Formats: sequence, structure tokens, C-alpha cells
Amino acid sequence: MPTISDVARAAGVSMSTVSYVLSGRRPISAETQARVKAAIAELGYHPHAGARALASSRTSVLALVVPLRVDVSVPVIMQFVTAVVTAARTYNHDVLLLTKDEGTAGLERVAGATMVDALILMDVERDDVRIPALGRLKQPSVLIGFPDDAAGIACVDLDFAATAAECLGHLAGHGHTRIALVGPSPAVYERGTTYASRFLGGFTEAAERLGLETVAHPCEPGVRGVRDCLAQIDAELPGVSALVVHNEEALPPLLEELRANGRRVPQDLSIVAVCPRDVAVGLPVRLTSADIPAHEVGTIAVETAMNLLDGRRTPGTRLVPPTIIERDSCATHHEEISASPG
Amino acid sequence: MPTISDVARAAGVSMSTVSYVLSGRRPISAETQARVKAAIAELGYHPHAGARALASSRTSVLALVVPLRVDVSVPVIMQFVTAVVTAARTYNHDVLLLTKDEGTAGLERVAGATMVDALILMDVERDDVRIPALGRLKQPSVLIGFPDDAAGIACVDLDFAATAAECLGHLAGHGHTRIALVGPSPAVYERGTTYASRFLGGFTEAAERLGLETVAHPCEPGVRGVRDCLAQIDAELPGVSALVVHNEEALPPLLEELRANGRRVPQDLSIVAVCPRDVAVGLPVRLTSADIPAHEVGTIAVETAMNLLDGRRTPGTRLVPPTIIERDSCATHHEEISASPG
DNA sequence: TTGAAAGCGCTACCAT
DNA sequence: ATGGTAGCGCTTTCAA
Repeated sequence: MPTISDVARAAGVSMSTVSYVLSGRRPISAETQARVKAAIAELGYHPHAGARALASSRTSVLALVVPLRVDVSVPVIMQFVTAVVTAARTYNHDVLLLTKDEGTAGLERVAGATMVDALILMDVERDDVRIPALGRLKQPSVLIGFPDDAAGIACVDLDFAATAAECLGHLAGHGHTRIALVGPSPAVYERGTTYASRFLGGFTEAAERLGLETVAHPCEPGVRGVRDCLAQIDAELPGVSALVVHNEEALPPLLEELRANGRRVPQDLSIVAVCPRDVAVGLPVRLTSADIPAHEVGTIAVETAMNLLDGRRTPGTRLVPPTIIERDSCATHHEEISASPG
Repeated sequence: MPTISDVARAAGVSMSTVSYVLSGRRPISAETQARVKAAIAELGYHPHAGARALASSRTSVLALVVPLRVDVSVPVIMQFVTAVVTAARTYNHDVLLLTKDEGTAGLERVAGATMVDALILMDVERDDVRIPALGRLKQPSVLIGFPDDAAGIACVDLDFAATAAECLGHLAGHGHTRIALVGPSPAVYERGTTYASRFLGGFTEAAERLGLETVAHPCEPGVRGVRDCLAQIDAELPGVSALVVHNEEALPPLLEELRANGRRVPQDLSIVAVCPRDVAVGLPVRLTSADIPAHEVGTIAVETAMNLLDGRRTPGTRLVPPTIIERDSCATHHEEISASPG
């Protein structure tokens, strides 16, 4: 493996000149630059990452902490991951993958060893134990998701409260007034991932503001969970004409259950789902959905990390506004005229 | 951040002694060892990864190259990823995540910069362009999957040929003689991922050996693809009583289509699917399946990489034998007595 | 069983 | 616009 001094010799310049044409931190004449670049290409030179990290205290690596087996849908996680990796590459950074189950120790390990320049954490919980640890690291970090107290912490996420409001607004615009929320599994609430409560909060608030009659229920996974959830909704809100589904895993069994019961979507029941595009279009009925912008959120997380690294001031929190995409699961609701007997 | 010399001073020993208690490459008296460890804990010392890599030419990092948006099911990819990360951690290694779309350049970049000790590649193709490049790297690599010519290359994968044979054997054991293969989408064959053809080869060979009547069809994604595939199968193999499904994405629409046509599983049609456990049990009918042992394959890939790093001889290729898990989608087939008229 | 010190390959400061 | 060089923090010989 050639070193920087091999390149320098081949190009007839000093090591520092080679270093500077590589980093661009100093003006170099076009001619010298060409000679150095030719030598680099000729020799197939790659700067040694460790040496560079040692000398510069910069690794060009980002840590990404992903949840393993949570109730978060795996495809969504993967979308965040690919978004982060792709965005990181545009900044000439690589991504070191950590799993959440290593907990605080994992963060301290890679940060303490100076393996990474910054950290990005997914699946942040209400009172996440890792947050105090982050403050002790010398590297900056960015959260995907919001803890209860996000003060002074860089956070990025979809604006779930606004998303809930948009879903209700969309349905209200179609004449629906009795609307139920099929929420995430109770485990999600218990774990304390705040997107669930942020969505629920936005839902409740918007329902009141819009004068809607609503109920909200978490939904256990599987056919059984969906069935129970629907039964409770029907019992508590008779005449419900629309569902907001904030539970990706529940979508397939839910549609199946409705079909089995002869309730047509959207003729008998309208649905707005909160999910990524591809799951919305991959189901028997193409669902009108509030998009989960994994790509955008992941990209912003990386941008934020880069700003932090460059000492640039950045907004502490970034809430990505919702986008509703209309497809085939929402129909206009006409109030039924109650036929009085006689 | 404390350095090794801070630790040495605090413990009243030399730098090299600290280094050796950390690496265990030299006997150190219990007493000295205790003093050094105490100093390390006291100061919260973490060796600097870059400095270590520079001095030792070892990074304690593995590269893992994952496919992005292929026709491989995302949950399966994620299972491999978590298996590799988890296994790597047991060897005190971390994982740098690369995407396949960076191609050969990505491999050369991380290997050339000495960012990793070894590489693990998923989604290897028949005549993968990256393979010649791997030979030029100074780091060893392990493939998950098999190229056409696996000579001299470390490869790990499920034994798809044996898996196909097991599936047929299982169905034959239940009295089935007319069996169809619902294969991966044509795109998979075209891309040249060899697991598809290895499975098909094993299927054809076993069918002949067992004296079965079979047909095999690729299956395009979506409801439409499933419908077409079933139609062709019924046309070419009337009286088909069992399906081997080597196409995870096709499973949900396939079951739905059968249900819609009034064909009960397993009473009218038996099914053996090739898929991970969790998708087999997550469908309306709990499917008898040949497991995709992502965890085992990922773990073996890491072990192999470690062996290679330690200069240990390892078998070039590792084929993980199949496991059939019986669930509710296979029934015994009783040959219909053709009622002769009159 | 331990210490001393020579690099590993690069960056960035101090020069000119 | 370019060169010289002192470290960055560690591993690993060589010595004792």
C-alpha cells in the first residue's frame, strides 16, 4: 500500500502538499495539483483512515443506532437506515451500525474509542436512559424521534401531531364526523416511544377543534387484536364511518377482517393510514395515507449531524410536516337520513 | 480524553505494560494487572481506535454490504444484518454498513483506506463484478450466497438445492405426486442471484428421483402475478395438490387468491413455503415452511471472516442444511378414485 | 515480568 | 504557493 510520502516523491512535492491537495485546505497551483492527482491515481493511493483519524481527530464515520426487534415495522427501519447511509455518503462519511440493545455501553464504546464523529439514534423513548449518556460524549448526536424533554437536543421526526390533525381534516373534508383511531399496539405506548402519544394528542385536539366524535384504541398485533379493536370501536362509536390507522402491521389483517365482514372500503368505511408509500400501495385496496417520510427524516438527521460537526448553529428540533397522499380508501360520507317509522 | 500514557502514569507502570494488559499478548503479574485495570476504570480510558489501527493494522471493524431495493424481502435482509452485527460484537468487532449500489468502488474505498479488517457481502450474483475486485483487496471477504464459480472464495448460504428436495420429500411423504413450484419473480432469475436456480435445480432433480409430476413457474409480484402464475400451473398440471412456494412476497396474495377461489389450505391444496419463521406464522394459515436461517448464516459468515483473519484454514464454502418446520398447511393427499360413468 | 523507544501514516502548524 | 516537521496514541520489537 502506497503512503502519502510515496505519492509526494512520485509527484516531486512534499507530503504536506499532497495532504493539502487532498483536503483543499490550502490553495495549490493547478499544475502541482495535476501532478499530485496523477501520482495518486497512478499509485492507487488511499489515505489510511486510522492515521488520518489520529492526526486530525476526524473519522468520517457516523454511528447509527437501530432498534432490533421492536414493534416498529422492519421495512420502515430499513428505509431510515438506507436514507442515513445514502445521505452520509454525500458528505463523504460512512456509517457504523450499532444495535439499540447494546444500550448506553455501545454509545460510550464507539464514542470513547473515537470511532465516529457523531451519532444518530433511532427509536428514542420518552425518558430514554441513553440521553444523559449522550451529553457526556465529546461527539454530537441527533435523535430520530423525540424524548419528553427535547431541550437542547437535536431531534428530527415527522410531526405526528400535525399528521393526526391532517388525517382528521382530510376525513372531515369528506363529510365524516364519526371517526375512530386504530393506534399502535399497547406495547408501543408502554415502551414510551413518544410518536404514539404525540399522534394521539394531535388526534384528540383536532377532533375537538373540528367538532368530531371520535374514539381511540390501541391495537394488538394479529387478526385477534384487529378483531377486538374493531369490536370495541363499533361498540363505543356506533355508525363510525372512517378509520385513521396508525399501525402498519395491523393494516393487512384489518382489511381482511373488514372484507370478511362485508364492510367495503371505502364505500362502507373510509380509511386513512399512516405508513410509507410502498405499504400503502401494496395492499388489496390502495390506501389514502399520511406518508412516513423516512428518507427525508434520515437525510435531515445526517445534515444536522454535519452542521453540528462544523460548529454551525442548527435548530434543535426539526418537525417534518405531514403529507397526505390520496388513493382509493376515502369516500365522501353522506349523512344517513334516519327513516322514522310509520 | 486520557491516553495510554496517562493510565501508565496513574498505575505506575510503562505504556507497554498497559498495552499488554489490554491485549493479553504477554504475561503480566496479577498485581500489576489489578493496578492497571483500576487506573483504566478510574480514568475512564478508551484506547483510540485510529491510533490502534495505525499501529497494529487492525481495525476491529467488519464491512457489511447490503442490497438496497432488490427483490429480496426486506425483513430477511434485516435479519442477516442483525445476525452479522450481533455475531461481530461477540468477537469485539463493529460493523460498517455499505450499500450494494456503491458497487466495487465502495469495497475499494473502505478496504483501501484500511477502515475494515474483512468484508461480508450479501446478495451475490452469478457472475458478480465485485468478485474480481475482492481478490485485489488486502482484506479477506466472505460471501453470503454463491456465485457461479465459488472456487477459492469463502461462501455461506442455505443449501437451496437440498431445501427444494426436502420440500418435495415432505410433500411426497404426505402422498402428493403432482406438485408445482411457485418461484421467485423473473427479475430474480435475470439478476442472476443463484439461490433461485440452485433451488430450481434441486427441485427438478428431486422431482425426477421421487417420480413426481411437477411444473415450475416464476411469479411476478402482486395479485396479478400470483393469479397468472396459478392459472398457468393449473393449465399445465391439472389436479395439482401441492405447492412449493419459494417467493415470500407472493405468499399473502397467494393465500388471498386461493381463498377467493374457494380452494382451502390445506384441504384442497397443501403448501410448503420457503421463508423465515416469523412470516410463516404471520399469515392467515400458519405455513409449513423450510426455514431461512438468516441468523445462522450471518453468524457463520462472521465466524468465517474471523478465521480468515486469524489465518486459520476454513472450508471454502459452507452450505447450511435445510430445516422443515411443520405447521398447518400440509395435509395428506388421498388419490382420487376416478368415478367411471355408467 | 517489565521498560524504552521506534515507528505506523497522516495533519497542521511554522516556516519561507 | 510550497516545504519541513512535530506530534496524534498506540503496538511491538529489542533489551533487561
